[in-house]
Amino acid sequence: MKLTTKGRYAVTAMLDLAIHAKDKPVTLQDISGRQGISLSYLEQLFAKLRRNELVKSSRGPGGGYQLQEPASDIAISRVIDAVNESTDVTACGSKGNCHNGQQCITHDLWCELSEQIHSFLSSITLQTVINKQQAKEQVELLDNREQNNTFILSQVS
Amino acid sequence: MKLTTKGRYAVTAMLDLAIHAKDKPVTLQDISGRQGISLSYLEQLFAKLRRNELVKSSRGPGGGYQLQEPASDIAISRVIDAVNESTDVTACGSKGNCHNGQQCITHDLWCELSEQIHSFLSSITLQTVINKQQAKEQVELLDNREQNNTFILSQVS
DNA sequence: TATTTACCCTAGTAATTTAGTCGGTTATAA
DNA sequence: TTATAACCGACTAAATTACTAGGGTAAATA
Repeated sequence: MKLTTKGRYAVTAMLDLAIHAKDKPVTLQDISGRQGISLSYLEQLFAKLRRNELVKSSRGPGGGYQLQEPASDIAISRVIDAVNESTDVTACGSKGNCHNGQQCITHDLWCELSEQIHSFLSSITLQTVINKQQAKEQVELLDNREQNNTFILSQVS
Repeated sequence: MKLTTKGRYAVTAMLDLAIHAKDKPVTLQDISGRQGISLSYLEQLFAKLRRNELVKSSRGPGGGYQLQEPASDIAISRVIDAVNESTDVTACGSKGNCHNGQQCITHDLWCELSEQIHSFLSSITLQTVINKQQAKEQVELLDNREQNNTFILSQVS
């Protein structure tokens, strides 16, 4: 499990698709404009996303990309794994052929942690993130209304 | 929140400390030998860990590093944040001054996710990871014993 | 006090990854 | 047929990672 800006770009682009490609495909040009990611970098990312069957493409005018599955079926971990080629984390390549047993203990510990992070990100889907955000906006809306009602108090804090 | 090999090295080293520096300090030389990380790279990482008050050092012969707090009080997120200088994730620098509202939606979504990952890693301490690993070893021990009892069956699968 | 031991700091550097450019080709809809 | 937009590969600048080198400084032991 690796979590870099590359994975963030991929997740961001997938979220953009989930939001904007409901009925008709969305072009990379659109995503590029909205999210501030260069077109050719998006092309590279989407080649991987396509190979991993996370998006489907249609060519020609009116073409573009769509999610291959509903947003509620696409876990964040799948998106990140798709663009971050699998990296062998351990020094010994998980073969357990370290010189002495001691040496591998913390490797195992890290693998255990990495596994936990992975399974956590497997439990979160694109839809989860969108829902969470919408809920947050609701709260903020209520907060703002509350704030207007108690304007003087809010200035104190 | 960023999760790279750099953070992994830091967590690995901290886990090594948690395990080996119970009573007396552990030298970076020892960690370097056990974990296969170069000494001067460790020095760089530990400079940051020290600045973030995660470890304490003692000089002179018999000196080295120890955790500054019990392993059960040190969350993984703190270790990773300590070595990965805080990076502004959003294009607009979280200022919300994007050209149009649309543009920032997925930025917000990513921040929300990033926050979730961070709070998840805040809930896991060095001790958690060690305990989890020990529990796993227990299960494997039982599995192996079971396997010996049903040796013929295990050869089939 | 002298010397060992180990932390501390800066600068530089090779390797890798990230992010982007360029120049095309193929498929498709209007 | 023409414009559109996905697809493809090679190449490159910038940033980051992982490491090296070397000269300090502080503390403990003898």
